[in-house]
Amino acid sequence: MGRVKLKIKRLENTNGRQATYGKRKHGIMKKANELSILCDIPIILLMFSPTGKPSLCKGKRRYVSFSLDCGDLSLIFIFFIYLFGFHNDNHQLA
Amino acid sequence: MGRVKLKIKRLENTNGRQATYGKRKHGIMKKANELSILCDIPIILLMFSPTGKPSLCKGKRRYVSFSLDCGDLSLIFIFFIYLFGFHNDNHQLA
DNA sequence: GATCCTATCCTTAGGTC
DNA sequence: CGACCTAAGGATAGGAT
Repeated sequence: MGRVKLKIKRLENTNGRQATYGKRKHGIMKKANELSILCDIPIILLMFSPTGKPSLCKGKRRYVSFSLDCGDLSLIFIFFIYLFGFHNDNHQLA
Repeated sequence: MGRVKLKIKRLENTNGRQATYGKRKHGIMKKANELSILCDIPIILLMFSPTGKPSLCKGKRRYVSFSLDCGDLSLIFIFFIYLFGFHNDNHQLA
């Protein structure tokens, strides 16, 4: 997309990495929100910028109803996520 | 996109929700992987299907170097994520 | 990093298996 | 849920602010 097709490999130019990060971060967060709303599902997206700045995106739906499987590590995962109750709404942390 | 533009609100049709989930899940996971590689950053994406099936997507980069901020909850977040060391590589859990 | 702009490539709704 | 197909709306590279 865009003017030129990018090869999916590490962008060696530092400025290019940061510029692309800013654009794609916006895009993927939008996708996460849309998916959460359209399908009415919980979703969590955490990423770090090339400079280390964290961004967190939560879907609108907070609770999950799924078949209990004690071996499923994602249970622990989602548990901690909501235990600590991030309050930001799809904005950057700190 | 697609043949018709969707309004971003809960799809009331159950089959529609599941079909859209399958398609968009594929798309957002691809985006997450591309972003991780292009910008060389850690990224975590967790979501649940409308039926409750969890999917986890991790970027290729595992470690973060960022300015330490003890008040940043995401530190705890990323800590647990890697402490439990999910082994799947962008495939569905369970 | 955020925002604006445009050309160009990409994702995806709807339908079928 | 996944895969395949097509038309049409969406995301985004590059450049500038």
